[in-house]
Parts: sequence; C-alpha cells; structure tokens
Amino acid sequence: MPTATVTRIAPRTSVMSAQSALRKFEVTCSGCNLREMCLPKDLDAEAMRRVEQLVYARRRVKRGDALFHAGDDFGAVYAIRSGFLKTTVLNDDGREQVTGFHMPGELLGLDGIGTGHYNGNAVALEDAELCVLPFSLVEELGREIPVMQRHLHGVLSREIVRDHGVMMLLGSMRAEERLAAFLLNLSKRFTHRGYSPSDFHLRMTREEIGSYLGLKLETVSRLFSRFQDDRLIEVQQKHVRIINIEGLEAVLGD
Amino acid sequence: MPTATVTRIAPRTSVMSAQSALRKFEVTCSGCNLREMCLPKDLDAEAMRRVEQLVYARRRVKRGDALFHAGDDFGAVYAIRSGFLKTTVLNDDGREQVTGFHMPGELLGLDGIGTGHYNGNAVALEDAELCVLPFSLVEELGREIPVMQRHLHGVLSREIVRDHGVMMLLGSMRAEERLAAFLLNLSKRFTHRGYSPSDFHLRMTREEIGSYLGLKLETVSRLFSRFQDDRLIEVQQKHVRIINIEGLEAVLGD
DNA sequence: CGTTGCGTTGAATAAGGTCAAATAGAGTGG
DNA sequence: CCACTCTATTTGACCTTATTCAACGCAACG
Repeated sequence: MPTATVTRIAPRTSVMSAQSALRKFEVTCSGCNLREMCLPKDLDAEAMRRVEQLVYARRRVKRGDALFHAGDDFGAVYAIRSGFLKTTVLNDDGREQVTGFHMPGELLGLDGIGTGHYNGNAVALEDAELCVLPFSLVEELGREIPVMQRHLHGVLSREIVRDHGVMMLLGSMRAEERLAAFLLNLSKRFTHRGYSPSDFHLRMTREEIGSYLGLKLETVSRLFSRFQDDRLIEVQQKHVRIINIEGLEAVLGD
Repeated sequence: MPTATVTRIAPRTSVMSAQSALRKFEVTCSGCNLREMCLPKDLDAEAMRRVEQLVYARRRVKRGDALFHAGDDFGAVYAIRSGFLKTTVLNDDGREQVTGFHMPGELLGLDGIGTGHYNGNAVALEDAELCVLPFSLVEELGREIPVMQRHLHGVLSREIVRDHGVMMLLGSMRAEERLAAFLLNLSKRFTHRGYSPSDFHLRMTREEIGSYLGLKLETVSRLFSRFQDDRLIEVQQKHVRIINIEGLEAVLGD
C-alpha cells in the first residue's frame, strides 16, 4: 500500500572530501539550501556532523500518496526537502479537516510525539522528498547539544502559535478575510523561500482550500472570482497572481 | 498593573523531614494531587528531587487578571494548581479569539518558547494558583533526565493535537455540534480530575464560549436553551447538568 | 433599590451552504 | 496525435443557518 520509497543515503567514505560528497549526493545538511529553516544558525562543525548522522535516510512520496496516516506508529519526524504536502485530521464520523499546507523546510509528524501514533494524515500534493529524522535520535541530540534542544522546542512552540493563528482565522474571520489571509500567508512563505511573492501555483484543490478555511469549495471559487473582479488577483485554475497586495491586506484590515 | 503576586516557596531545611515539609507547605510535587498530570509516571527519587528544585515559586492570579499578556517576555511556563484560565490571541484589528480553557494540571505559556515572547494572553476566570517553571531550568532538566525530556515533548505535541481538534471543530462542525463537543470535552476533563462528569459550573461567559467555538453569544445562548428543551441538559446561568450524555454524543455523531 | 453586567428571546437580515448545470483541463489509451 | 473520460472549477438559483439588532429579564452588588 505505501508506494513511498525509502532511500538510504550512501555513507560517505573518509577518502572522499566533504566537498565532493556534498556535490555528489547533495545530502549534507551543511550544504542544504533549506539549512536555515531546519537548523539553528550557530552550529559548530562537530554539532553539524552529529546532525548529518541523524538524517540517515530520505523518503520520496508521490503525489496523492501518504507520508503517514493517522494511527500509524510514530518513529520519526520529517523535514520537507521538496514538494508540497497537506496534513489532515479525521473525525469519528468521517469528515476530514485540512490542518495545514506544508512547504520545503517545514517539519511534519510532530503530532505523533505525545501518543506514539501520528494523530493525522500527511499527503503529498505533488511528488515530494523528505529527510527522515528518527525522533529518538533527535531527542538524543537535544540532550547533548543545547542549541539543538532549544531549536526543537522552538519548532514545536511555533507550530502551536501557527495553530492559534488558524483558530483565529476560523473562529473570527469572514469568508473573504479567510481567503485573503490564506493568500497573504502563502505569499509570505514563498517569499521567504526565494520564490515570487505575487505569482505562484496552488498545489491544492478548491476543496482542500475550503476544508482548511472552513468553507465550501463553491464559496472559495466565488471568492477567487470576486477578488479577480475587484482587481486584487488574477486567477486561472491553480495559478494565482497577486496584483494588489495592499488591497488584499485591506480586506483583512478593513 | 499586575495584581498577581509571586510567592517564593520556603526552602526546606535539612532537619525537617520530607514528610512534614510536604504537609506543612503542600508544595512538593511528589505530594501534589496533580502530579500525574504534570509529571511522568516513573520518576525516581533523585529525579523528583530535581523537579522540586525547579518549581521554585508559586503565583496567584485573581479572577479577571492576566497571568501574562501577548508580547510579554517569555521566561517560564506555568502549571495550574487551582482555578480556571482562558487563553486568547489578538488580531491586528483588535478582535480576540479564545484559544482554550484550562484546568488544574495543565501547562500554560508554551506559545512563548519559540519567539521569546508569549504569543497570547492568559487570563484567570477565577482566582487561580500556578507553579512557576522557569523554562531554562525545564530544558536543563530535560537534558539530564530523558524521561523528563520525553514528557515535555509529549506535552508540546499533545497541545498541537488538541489544537488540531479545535480546528476540526471550527472548520467542519455546525453550531450545535460545536457546543455538544465543548460540553462533552469539559465533562471528560472534569471526570479525569475526579469531579462530576455531569454536573458542573462553567467559569466562562456565553461570549467567551462563543469566541472559542466561533459563534456569537446569542447563538450559544439559544443552543443552551435548545439542548434544554431537548432534555439533553439542564442549564441555569453558569450551572450545567448533563442529563442525556448519549443524546449529546448523538448530536455529534448523527 | 438602582445600577451594571450577563443571559435570554424574537424578528429581520445576511452570509454562506446546497443543489444543479455547464465548462475547462488533465490524464489516458487507442 | 486525438478522442474520450474523469475530475476540478465556475456560476446561478434557492435555501438554511447563524448573525444582527433590539428588547427585556435576572442576579449580584454597592
């Protein structure tokens, strides 16, 4: 059933220079362009070496496939190297709620630590590649390198803060405010990753956006059309171009 | 402005037996009736001693006063010893969203770890008493006692899981389902603390419930009345008695 | 005993959901 | 490469649900 493949990273031999290994496999964290998202800034060489031992495998997940399902045994958290994923939770009565859309540099699976089982599903919205971080090793590293410990706590805490932001969105914003906030949030995150802040490809469907925002897909579609009529954005299917970012912000602020 | 008081716990002298100190000050974690909520089960005597050094102060907060505000410098997390609190987040444009209601045994302030500033407010719904846990000491303990580290990670992770549950509630439930879920959740948590599962005093106003559930206070009030008409509960102001718990569950399940 | 905050209830309204139909793309197999 | 299928998206008409606005009741408190 799991079509995702796990690839063990070829161990670097000591005769191979760090540089060449880096180029050859593109696997060292020190050379990863997402380094600043996954790791603390000030990490000495020894600590970096320890981190790179920890990231012992990669996993590829094809579009539509699950990285993990709710209820699966928890063993590792995942750092996204490439690709978009969504996380969802399931109700007793079968309803599904999208809890987040996730980009390269972000960590998945934190919801499994507390119970030993992942609480939700993580599904690839496009072919994705992830670093596998066995959590017992993460904890070991945290005990031995305070700056790593602090970093992990920061990640967990910021996830809580992010969730509170979503609660605010779902609990006290109107539909058009939710969509504006959603687009501005995507824009900010794309910018931070070096992509265009105003021109991007949505990987998720209207229904998935709707689930995330607590709206029906028809409502999402109508709002896209309305924003387009108001000259805030241009939409063509999954391609979005923000043409009036202040206008979008004003939808939030009014 | 902060009317909350900080009380340093009297240091135990070595001539005083642990037993008598325990009784006299009622401050040792080992003797706390909330112990199982705050601490891991299997903690040896030495570890317990370390924990008790960590909990170096108590803080009292009067009804309506804030334990901390959004933006305050983060230094400690708080374990609730007694009293109910709410946590809220504030929008740019002044709207407030209740993100949780918190009972004895729960930890507050986790949202401050990542940024060094509390992200939201914590306000007492009734006079409350809290254990102050300076976070740098918590981390130190985590590094030295793996079971404590694992416990902290569990608490953080379960907070994320809780938040995802709230997202599910806000994003995909109808008003009556939300209130039913809210009441059942309270019931479960009261039970877990040894109180009646069916008979309790709400510490929060209709407006606060509404904010938490993404509803207006009038809607909450109408739903209480409807549930009463349907013989699911009896309400009188803030006093609620659940008289048909299966019926409430059915509101969720249908 | 009036004030004040909280809660309840009714009537009108608006926001978003539901149902339905048409269209547009993307992917697939011949 | 093209026709076909399937899914995603858009849009309209109508409906339901929750909000808004308003009035009133109740209980606590000085």
